[in-house]
Amino acid sequence: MTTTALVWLRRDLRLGDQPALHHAVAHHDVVVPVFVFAPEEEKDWQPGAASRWWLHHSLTALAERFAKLGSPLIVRSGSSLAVLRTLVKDAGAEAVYWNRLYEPAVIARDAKIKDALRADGLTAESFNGAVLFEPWQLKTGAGDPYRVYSPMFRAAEARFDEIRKPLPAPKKLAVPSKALKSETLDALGLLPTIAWDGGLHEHWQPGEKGALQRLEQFASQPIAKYKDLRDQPALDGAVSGLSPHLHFGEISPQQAFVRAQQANHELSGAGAHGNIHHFVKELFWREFSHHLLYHYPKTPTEPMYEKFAAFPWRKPKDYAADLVAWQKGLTGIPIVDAGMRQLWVTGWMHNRVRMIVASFLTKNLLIPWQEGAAWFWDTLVDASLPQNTLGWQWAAGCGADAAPYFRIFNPVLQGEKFDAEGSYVRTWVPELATLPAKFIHKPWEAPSEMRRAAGIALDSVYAHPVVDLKESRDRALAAFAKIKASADA
DNA sequence: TTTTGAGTTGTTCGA
DNA sequence: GTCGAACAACTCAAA
Repeated sequence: MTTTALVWLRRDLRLGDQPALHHAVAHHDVVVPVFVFAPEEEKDWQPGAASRWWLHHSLTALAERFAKLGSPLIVRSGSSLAVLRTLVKDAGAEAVYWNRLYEPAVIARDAKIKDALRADGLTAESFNGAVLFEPWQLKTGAGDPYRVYSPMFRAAEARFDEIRKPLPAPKKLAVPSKALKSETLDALGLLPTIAWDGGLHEHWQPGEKGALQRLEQFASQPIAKYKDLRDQPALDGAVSGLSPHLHFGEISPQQAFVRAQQANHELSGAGAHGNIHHFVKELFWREFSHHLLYHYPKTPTEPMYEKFAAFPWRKPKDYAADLVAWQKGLTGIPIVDAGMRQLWVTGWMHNRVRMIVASFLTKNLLIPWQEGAAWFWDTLVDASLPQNTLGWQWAAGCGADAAPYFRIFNPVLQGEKFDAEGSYVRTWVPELATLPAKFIHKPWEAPSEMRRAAGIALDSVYAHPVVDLKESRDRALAAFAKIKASADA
């Protein structure tokens, strides 16, 4: 008696270390991979334009892999439950398997679907395909979720031996006896209608192959200098670049973790182990964000610390123009503009620069962090609800383990410290390309002769940034003093 | 229960 | 130019 299972793919677009797929292949004769396009089921957090671009290409790559294995990827749009039920019937399946996700709306949907499928008399099971530890696995001594990173990491570190060893990819799949209809990927309408995606193509290779190549490239050498070089945005290869691949599950964190451990054995030299350890710690920031979102599901829109509800942000009509300047990379602060333009062109921004632009938006411009989160959500290829939420709340000072209020980045000093020669700025803000390094991060201080020689007009934003850094810093400190006062009252 | 030590990523000021 | 202290107070986690 032949048994058939559906594997419902979501953001686990890989064949290697794929727990749901692995389980299906182990227990059933025929395995049908399914992708259901139902963005409205993600409620307020439907994928943004950059994310949709990535999804299209990742699915294209995955479909090719499944076609070669023998069981083609079935793509459908519509309600997830309705599509799954139809396919169960058409394929004669008795089981549906998938890997878990952790966004609040998706958790609620998946729980309903699991109940409904089981009520239909089917086997329905979910697996851990996205995190090293489940959110409920790491708890404080009192049984609460961790709200501070360091003790969370220490607790995890004591349990590294529990981390799953990557599962092998299936070598072939039985050809289903009945051909099931699949929509074309083009029909999903994920690609932009106007061609703004050239920069994305140039910088990324979505799909499992691209993900594994990135991991291998990074872990073969650069990882040994990760801690030392990771903060310099001009150094392309110093960071892993794995974030979008991890987001779409083109590799698992387990694969990255194990590869880092292997590098720890293979690589030696000055501080290699400490550098590699730092990369592992970064993987656990990703974990931490997933755990926090699971336990604090309102944080994508609301500050984790409630007193921040009273924070005196500027009003939309007052900040609208500044927000647009920030989005377009026209603030007149070179490192900020470089970052925002890198984001626009490549769908990605170096982490150090993300902190700088976030500090600038929330503190110097006093614009609500939710505005920044929304822009990142639409433009990042690695837009991830847990990580975007943690990052912005951290930068704004209202989230877990947040920066103290007085830690307001000075974008000039940050630029001089982490982009000393200004090569990052020169790459992304070409109108400053010929300005000497001494003034590259503060063109408004350059002598007018020098500015003219560099071709910076007197009415340029680089002669007149949208805010004065010192005044806006004082304004932010005063704003923080206000919520302190109101909390005391 | 109370106490204690610690807490990603910084800046400014003044000696 | 360099260096240490101040910037606050609170929350968290564990002993």
